[in-house]
Amino acid sequence: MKLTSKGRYAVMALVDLARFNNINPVSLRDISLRQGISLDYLEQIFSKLRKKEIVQSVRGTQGGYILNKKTNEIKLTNIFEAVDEKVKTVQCKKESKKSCNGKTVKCLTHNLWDELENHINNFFDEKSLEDLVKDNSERRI
Amino acid sequence: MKLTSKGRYAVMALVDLARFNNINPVSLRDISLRQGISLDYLEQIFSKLRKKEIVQSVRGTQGGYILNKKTNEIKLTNIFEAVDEKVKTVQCKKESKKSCNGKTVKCLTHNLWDELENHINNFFDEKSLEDLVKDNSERRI
DNA sequence: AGATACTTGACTATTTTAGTCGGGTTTATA
DNA sequence: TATAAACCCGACTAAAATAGTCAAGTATCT
Repeated sequence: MKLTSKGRYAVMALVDLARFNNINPVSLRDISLRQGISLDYLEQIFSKLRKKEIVQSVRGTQGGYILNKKTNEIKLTNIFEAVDEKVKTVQCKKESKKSCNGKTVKCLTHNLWDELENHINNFFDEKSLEDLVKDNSERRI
Repeated sequence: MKLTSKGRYAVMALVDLARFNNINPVSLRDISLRQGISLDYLEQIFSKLRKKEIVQSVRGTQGGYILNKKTNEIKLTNIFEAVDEKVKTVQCKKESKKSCNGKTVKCLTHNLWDELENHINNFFDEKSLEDLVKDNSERRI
């Protein structure tokens, strides 16, 4: 089990964005340079973040992205959801499987994965961008 | 983030094994049939479980595997460790990265992934095979 | 002897991931 | 109004991980 780069990048980029969000839009080029993430890849990620209304875009020169909500309103859950990073521990839910459909027939470990999913999701539900920004408040860069 | 089949299979197989463990060794063939897991794949998995002394093998006819410890002594952590299913959320720890080595220089989200890792590991540390067997104690098959 | 079952290592198809690439469109500003 | 900065979008691709398969053993019971 591991978190993929897409999710990690999304969070890193948003923390970066949140920290420089004060006055002007922040360009992906800047985030790319500061965080060492490929610009092309960032564009894919921000396209999804925009569709889920986590950020707003400002086109043209001096353009970039701004947060669309307050930092305490953006939970990690929202971010992961936006970039399709799903916490799916249970594959046994698939319709086709006769040994486990989650309802009438459950595999030996079905409840376990359900519990785990909840456990992780609780963590993500509680953590907001604000928390992460505060964690880094004493930093220069 | 998702749990891979190897880890899920390992847990399923061990729950199955624990339930039929009473008298005789349980053959992988039986587990394969009951749980719908490829026999060849199970062999790989049990080879690792044996090396970590979670199970013992009994060769020859009527052979199979038996648990090497009490069910309450086998934590999910042990199982995942054995089959190389690591909860690694943080790739930024890699030595080569200048932006984050975990010590002198930390990336913006380093603490977050550390926390998450602990959160998940706590869950796995507490859950034992015994708990899972009890969950299924009312089942026939 | 033969069948059952573990043991081991190498091989492979599929899927996922982490990008890249090439072409746009929009807008500030010189 | 030309230009450059920046967003926008879809298709493509190399590399890695995953989930197996396969072949050739060895041990042990009956």
